[in-house]
Amino acid sequence: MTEQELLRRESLHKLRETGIDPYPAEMFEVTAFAADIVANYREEVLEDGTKNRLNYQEVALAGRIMATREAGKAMFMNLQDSSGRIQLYLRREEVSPGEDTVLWDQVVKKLLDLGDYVGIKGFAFKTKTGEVSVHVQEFKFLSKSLRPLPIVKRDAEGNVFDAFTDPEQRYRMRYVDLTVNPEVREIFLKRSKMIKTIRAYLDELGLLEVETPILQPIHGGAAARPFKTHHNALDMPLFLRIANELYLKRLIVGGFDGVYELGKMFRNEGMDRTHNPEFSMLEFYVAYKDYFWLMDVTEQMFERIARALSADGGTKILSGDTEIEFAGPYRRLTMYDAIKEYTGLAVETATEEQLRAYCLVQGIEIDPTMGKAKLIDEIFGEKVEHHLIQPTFLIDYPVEMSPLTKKHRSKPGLVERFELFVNGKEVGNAYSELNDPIDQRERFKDQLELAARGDEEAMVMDEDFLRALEYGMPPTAGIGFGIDRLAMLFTGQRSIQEVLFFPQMKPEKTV
RNA sequence: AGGCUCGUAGCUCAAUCGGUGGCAGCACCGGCCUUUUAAGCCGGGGGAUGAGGGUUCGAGUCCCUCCGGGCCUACCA
Repeated sequence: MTEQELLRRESLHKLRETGIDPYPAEMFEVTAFAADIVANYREEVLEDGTKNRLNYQEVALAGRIMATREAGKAMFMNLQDSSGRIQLYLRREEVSPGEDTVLWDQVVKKLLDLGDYVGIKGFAFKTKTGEVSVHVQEFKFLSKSLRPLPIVKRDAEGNVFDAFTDPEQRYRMRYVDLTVNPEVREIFLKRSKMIKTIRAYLDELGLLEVETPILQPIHGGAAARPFKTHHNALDMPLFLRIANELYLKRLIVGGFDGVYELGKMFRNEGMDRTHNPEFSMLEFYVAYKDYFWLMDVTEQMFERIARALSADGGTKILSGDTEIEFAGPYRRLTMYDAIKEYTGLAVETATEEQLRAYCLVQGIEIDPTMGKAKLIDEIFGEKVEHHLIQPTFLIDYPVEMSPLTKKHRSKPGLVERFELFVNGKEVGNAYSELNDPIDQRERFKDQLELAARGDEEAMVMDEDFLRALEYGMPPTAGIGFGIDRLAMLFTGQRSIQEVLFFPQMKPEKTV
């Protein structure tokens, strides 16, 4: 244990000896929050110059002590609660009236440490420097902190001192990060608000929020390596879901007009700035709609999120150095037109060989198993994707890449699919869902062939899903959004770890 | 998985070419101060430099292995 930890444990014992319970059981009734008092405290100056305090004259606050400034027989502290910080003012003669000054000299000045939770009662006032503060009349320990917090300081100009910045420590001890870094807290508040906005919007559309299995006997609906586990009682393998698409469609078959699920997906793949092994997805499926309808809905949903999260209620969000306009309509660009625009290449009429030659010249990595559709996808990823900064619907993909998507109503060889790109990254993927069971079986067979050729991403046949389609699924539009990536986008973060409370990490040696 | 890079006190950081780890700031301990706010002033303590090995008269610094992090690449709808 470090010197400071030993001292705090000593303080703990002394508190108990003094008859103070450092961890009292009874509730402390909070009647006010720091930020509210700071924002709303009012006083008037009378004609004779004296001040009349108008509100917050009997308040009870609770939180952590984040700074103390002793000034002789008076003392200032900063109290941090869930709303923010406020200055406290204490005087010896009030804490320890009369001869017995133990409470002041020993308890408040010595045994109280930064990070301790306290409850205080008192009244709001303004100091002579004009800072709204609480004059403390009663003081109570609520919980003793036994480790020194890496408290971050800021001066009047906003300069930060002693920042707590080491990402490893911040992620491993997110509780500390959240305590000392208010901007981190702000990111997660925004994330929560974003999800709340999404739910409210989908509920308004009349969709039903549902839950589908996370443990699945067949991992379908996407192309990714799953986490595998084992059920003991049934003695069978189970997979953590990589997607929930096929289950949500089964619910559409079952007669729900619209369903959505917000939940975790699990993919046993590499980790980087935009990938965490478990991540959150929103998927929703609506009967009798098509992908054009989904584009309109997406625009409206994103505009709402932007209004909810932007500082001014507007539709623009600053992500890094780029201002992104979320008010619709967004540009709608076919995949072929997009490639033509950014490369001059006419992929529509090009042969597989010509595409292969182009990739070779451009230094785009390819391998012999790739068909035309895959080559187009590679060219797009390499040459186009990073240009799509403002929200753009990329529409109409080659059929080979989209085994669950309905064939295009008028363009042979394509499917009714779009992906939404913002800030150079894909954030959503949508289809007019394939509901022809015969076609779907053929597509699965094509996937099996791809798998046989060595494509590890190929989807597996799901006979029960086909059976469901054979019973009949209405025409349906469906879309999936990566919630974490949306959170990154709307909070301007570069790393997925900054929008996950507890990103995946290797274990520590010792704690 | 590969490449690069980082790991020094509770936090943020110094340490020349390999030459005794810093009166460093904050935090901590003792003292002073009845309106301070990165409070201030006086005094003080705190480190097996991520772990292990090697080279050297001498290693925080160079080499190797391991652990953990970051960035990039690969993988990944």
